[in-house]
Amino acid sequence: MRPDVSKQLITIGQLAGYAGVTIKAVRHYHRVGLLDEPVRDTSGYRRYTAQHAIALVKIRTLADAGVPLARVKELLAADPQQFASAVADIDRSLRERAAAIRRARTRIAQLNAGDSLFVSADLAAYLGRLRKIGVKESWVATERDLWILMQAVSPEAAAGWVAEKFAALKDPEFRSLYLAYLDAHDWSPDDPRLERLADRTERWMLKRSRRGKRVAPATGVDPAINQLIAASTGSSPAWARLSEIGAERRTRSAG
Amino acid sequence: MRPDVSKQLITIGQLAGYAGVTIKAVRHYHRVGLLDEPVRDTSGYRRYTAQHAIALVKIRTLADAGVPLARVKELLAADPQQFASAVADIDRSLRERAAAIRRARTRIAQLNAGDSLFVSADLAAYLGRLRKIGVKESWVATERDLWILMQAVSPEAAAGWVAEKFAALKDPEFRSLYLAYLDAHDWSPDDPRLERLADRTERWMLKRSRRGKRVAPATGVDPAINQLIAASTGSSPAWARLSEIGAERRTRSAG
DNA sequence: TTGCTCCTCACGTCACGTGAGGTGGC
DNA sequence: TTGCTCCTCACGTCACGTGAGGTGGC
Repeated sequence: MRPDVSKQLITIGQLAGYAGVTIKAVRHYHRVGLLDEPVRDTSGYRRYTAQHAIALVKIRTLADAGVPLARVKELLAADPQQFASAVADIDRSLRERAAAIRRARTRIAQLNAGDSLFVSADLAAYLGRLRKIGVKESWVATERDLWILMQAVSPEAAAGWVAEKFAALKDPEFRSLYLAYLDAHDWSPDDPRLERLADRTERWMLKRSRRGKRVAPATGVDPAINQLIAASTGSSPAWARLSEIGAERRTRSAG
Repeated sequence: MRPDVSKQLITIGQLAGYAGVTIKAVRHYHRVGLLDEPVRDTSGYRRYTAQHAIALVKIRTLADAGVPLARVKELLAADPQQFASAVADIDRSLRERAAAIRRARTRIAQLNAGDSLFVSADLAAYLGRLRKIGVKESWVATERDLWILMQAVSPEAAAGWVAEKFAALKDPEFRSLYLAYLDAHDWSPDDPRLERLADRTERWMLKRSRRGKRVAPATGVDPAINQLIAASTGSSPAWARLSEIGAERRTRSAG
């Protein structure tokens, strides 16, 4: 026979203090049926037993582990096997949360460090390469924006094209052509250099297609992508002219 | 001059997909003024730029690090110094959250393992000692409940008393007396063994007080504590009798 | 008497989610 | 025509917190 210590009671404040929670939280647990309502004293005050303290610590332990209160309620009524398997699940989710925190830490550390946070690792490497070969920062930013939109529209395709263009940059003639195109952006559409640039481009494309490689993303893949490309082309009279010259030559060679 | 790629727009679904959030979340960020409303197309659909994608990724990076959206809004408008110091704060809080997760993991692991979760480490050690010297499980549970209530009522005092009682258990005579008291709980109040137990108790207390040690928690410390002790005493006629005998002797020796 | 603890509503908050009812492009 | 994406309300959810207005023991 145990002496009836359980009839000796503590107040809601003492209970809350013991478990490290607020009084409001304790009352909330009563409302949702998580913690039994204790007896009341003559003033209407709740009076708790050690059993309540134990139950409350249990509730908080589960809640602190991220278990929703509705699930906590189920678990308090579960048999030992169910409970043990739930504990294993909870531990898994805690490990996952720890991993998410590690990821969050590396990401906030990148907030001050360029584009790497906003684009894929492959794209960041590609943009870095552009800077290295002397592309102006404003152009790099434009490429970044273009690729972000492509990635948003068609993630798999964009990833493939980044890889292709990254690889093409190893070819010195492609690098040279690429830089020349950027220069040409602000030329007049009558500039005679445009014809020579078109010639160089044609030669390079011929050589490349003989090696069985694609020159640019296949047209018709995604209308949104084509629009993006057209928008780039249309952003400069000189580029528009280059595009025309290219189309004319293709028509001639096909006809 | 940058070609105006920024006029090429993506839908809310594509934007959300790029940033890994839901469409509802994006609309929520518009409502609370976190993310600029973009232009609308002829159907009234929102059309986003790469800048929106970058802003959204930034928002999510901060939000995923546990920063409240109201604070995210402030940070997007903060100068670089404020921002950098905020990032340091955020990292600190993330480390703290990682520590909280580690604590949660050790605590849920204890859910299946006895009392250690519900009582202080000192008390758990004390209860373990009781089991070792042969105290019945039901009595150990009673002590645990009593100490939980004491701890709730007066944490510092309870911690001190546990330490004292733990130390006293090293004294073989105290251990023997303790076990005898538990036996005596169910004796008749007329049992002649009660007088002999009272004698032994008196001798032990005398010896102990000569060594300048306290015998029990000082009375009058906290009325709630005294109530707890009285409740234990009152839970058994034999214990009540022992308490009476003790009081009589003290009166005699004082008179 | 004063301060402290407790009581019960009712409503607020945070970050979205749910669902109704509807429109527009392929 | 059908399915898909998008639109705007309005209300719901989760785990409490805030605050009003009041009572009871030292």
